[in-house]
Amino acid sequence: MAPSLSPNLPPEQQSASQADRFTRAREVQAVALLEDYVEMIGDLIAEHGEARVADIAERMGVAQPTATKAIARLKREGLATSRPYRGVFLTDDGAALADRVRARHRSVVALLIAVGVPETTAELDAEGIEHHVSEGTLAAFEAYLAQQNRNK
Amino acid sequence: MAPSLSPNLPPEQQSASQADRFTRAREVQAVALLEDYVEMIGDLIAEHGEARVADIAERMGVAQPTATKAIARLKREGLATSRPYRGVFLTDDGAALADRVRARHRSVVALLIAVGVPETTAELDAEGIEHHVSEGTLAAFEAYLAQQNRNK
DNA sequence: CAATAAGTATAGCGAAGGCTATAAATCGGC
DNA sequence: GCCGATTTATAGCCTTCGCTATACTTATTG
Ligand SMILES: [Mn+2]
Ligand SMILES: [Mn+2]
Ligand SMILES: [Mn+2]
Ligand SMILES: [Mn+2]
Repeated sequence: MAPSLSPNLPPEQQSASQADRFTRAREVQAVALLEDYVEMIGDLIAEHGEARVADIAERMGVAQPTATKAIARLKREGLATSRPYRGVFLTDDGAALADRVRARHRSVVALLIAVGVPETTAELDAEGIEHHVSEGTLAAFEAYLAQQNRNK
Repeated sequence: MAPSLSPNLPPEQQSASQADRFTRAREVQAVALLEDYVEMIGDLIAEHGEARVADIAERMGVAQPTATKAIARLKREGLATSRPYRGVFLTDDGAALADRVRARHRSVVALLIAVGVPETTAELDAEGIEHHVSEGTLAAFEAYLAQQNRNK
């Protein structure tokens, strides 16, 4: 059952209960790891033409079997393919997700810097923040950045 | 072993490796749940004078045994106390954490609204974002908000 | 004050996401 | 083409955080 939001209000004004907000944060968390892997695998393919398990593990900062298991989940969810002892590839869905995630990542970093966060800190915090930035928030970030560019 | 940052640079300019950033995001995640419970238990005590397991579970949007288990972890980590069939209480450490987390939560919501995110969306996204906002980012948020108040 | 209702704890399960140790496959150099 | 080095897979373990079902304790009410 979907979380019940306040009825009789236009969607923009519906306020979610505190439980709904926590539930949403948990759901986001469940896909955050997939997002990071997919974005990063896309980077590796762009840079090296391929994504090897060892490189994936190193970039994620995890042990190699941990990466192997995550890749198994990516395959299970239709985001990647791989054959034993060969590299990892993104499906069309995986590549599309990677592009969206990468764009959102960049917008989050840019917005943090725009409001005065030091660049290194922005890059550090963005890695976690990005996954919780909804479409609506992302749109607001981009509008803000566009406005700021106009005014400079 | 701590993540190795680039040496020979002043701290503000040290840029973490991608693996370091992912590792940090995972570490944040490990404490996010504790932060949410502690903040929310503080709210319940302030509102009702006590925090019962059933109310905690309801506000978190989880089953009652799930809340009981989380409370066990809070106790293990020295953030809360409780006696069987009695309410849950925060230790001094727990109460201090709750206050910090609550203040950060409010600043995150305020910043999102300040850059144009609709209020309901801001409240929804903040529940996840807040945990990844470091001290440095929080300071920048508060400076930005103070500046904006001055200019209005 | 006994019976019922409500609240809490416990048992037991599963999925995720970590890890180390080790087996198996592939790759490169000779 | 073989052999050692590298890479990948597999096995087995742990912790956290969900869940349901059920037992037990406390509170309420007739
Ligand atoms: Mn990320
Ligand atoms: Mn990212
Ligand atoms: Mn939160
Ligand atoms: Mn919060």
